[in-house]
Amino acid sequence: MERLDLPPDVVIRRLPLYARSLRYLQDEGIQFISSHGLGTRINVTAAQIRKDLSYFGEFGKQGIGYNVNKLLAHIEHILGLSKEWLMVLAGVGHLGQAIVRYEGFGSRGVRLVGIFDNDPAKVGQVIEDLPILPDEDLARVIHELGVKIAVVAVPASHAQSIVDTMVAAGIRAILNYAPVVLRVPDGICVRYIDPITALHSMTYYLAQEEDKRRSQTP
Amino acid sequence: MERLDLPPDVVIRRLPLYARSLRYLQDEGIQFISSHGLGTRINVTAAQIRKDLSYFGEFGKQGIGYNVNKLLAHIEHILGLSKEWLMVLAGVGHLGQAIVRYEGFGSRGVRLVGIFDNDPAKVGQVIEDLPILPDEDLARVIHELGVKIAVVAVPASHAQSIVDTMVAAGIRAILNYAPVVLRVPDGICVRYIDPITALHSMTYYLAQEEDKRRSQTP
DNA sequence: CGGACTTTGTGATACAATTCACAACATCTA
DNA sequence: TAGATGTTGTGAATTGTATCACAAAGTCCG
Repeated sequence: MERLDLPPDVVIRRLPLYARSLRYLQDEGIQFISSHGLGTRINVTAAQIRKDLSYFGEFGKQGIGYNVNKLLAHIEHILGLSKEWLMVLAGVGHLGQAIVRYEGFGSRGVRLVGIFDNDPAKVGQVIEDLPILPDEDLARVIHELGVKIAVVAVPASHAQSIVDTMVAAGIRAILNYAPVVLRVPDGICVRYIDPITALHSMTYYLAQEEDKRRSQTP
Repeated sequence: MERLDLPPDVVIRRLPLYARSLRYLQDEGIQFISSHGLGTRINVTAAQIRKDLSYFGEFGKQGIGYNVNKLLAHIEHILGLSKEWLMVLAGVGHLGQAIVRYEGFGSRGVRLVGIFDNDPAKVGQVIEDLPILPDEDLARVIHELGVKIAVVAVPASHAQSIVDTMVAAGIRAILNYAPVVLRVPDGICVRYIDPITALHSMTYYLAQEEDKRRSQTP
């Protein structure tokens, strides 16, 4: 139990997966799970799970495995999900509306407290109890409520400038749906949600299969 | 110019980012770009771009850089975007509808040709010229049209079973929005779009900042 | 033409992540 | 109690990825 070096980001990114799987186990009424059992559920090796967890402490019991409730509580605490983080959304188009309505948000650890759009026709409309506010109010709301997380669902052309505004107002973490790479100061955390890029990386393998198939049946 | 070993998946995942950035450069009317220039735009080192491209050939010119049009054409060809891949969508809730309406899909390399839902009240409705079909038709459509790509936007509880159906019918690549890890046979390519998991990995860093702040101002 | 710049492509090197393998411990059964 | 079985946590080994650094080649300019 040394824990000299801090956990790498790849490990941090896997923790939410472990947490989610543990919640499903909870729902199923399962009380104990081994690293192997958890691993087969999420396509991760048992050794990797144990190694990942070892960055944060010792949570298992030899011969038994992990207590589902306790391990979940530990991981949620590590991930900062014990508190509730406030979140704003910029861009209330089709995608933005789907995000607002997605019950997954707001459920665990994060709460959407403001939604913004620069289209005057949209401002004032209410979605899921949240009134759409104009972009002019964005910085003020972030600052006054101490919001740290922002979701960006504006068109690519507007993304960078709105992100600049957000960061200046105090945002520290950004979930970006716009198809652009954002430039942010050091220390600001950005994650990209990018279905097109994901699709285009899969077509590579489809094309490979086609090629192989064609060369086999001439 | 050896190219003995095939490109690792990390490289394949970066190619669409390069392609996208090159398209923006095209729009700006820029004809040549160096690895360094491209790198600063997408937060990747110049060496990494050159190394990545070297898996596929030599596309640059010393002293000049890369011809934007030509490099883009090369990358799109590598990614299999010269042809058009057919795609189906399962699950036409809020998220599914946002996906159907998102102009990003259908634009480059992929075309949505069928949308499916198991809710009888939705079946028959038309979204963007596509009628919602019942899940019973899913396998037939995939098989008859030779569809290789599927987007999964159904609830977590239905995801695995619909994926099983899809794979049995001939789907080879899956873009999964459901918050579950899918079990698929070897050779099936799966990518996850998972905003909650992304958010929960960011709250870790926010919590770290809070801790540090608190320990500094006692 | 020649020298100062620029940039690519790539072996070599350094760094990072994953997997292996096993001691230490826990439980169960008889 | 003892032997069989199962599981964790973790150094060590392995595998994978990113960076470095430089020869080779092109451009620019007076």
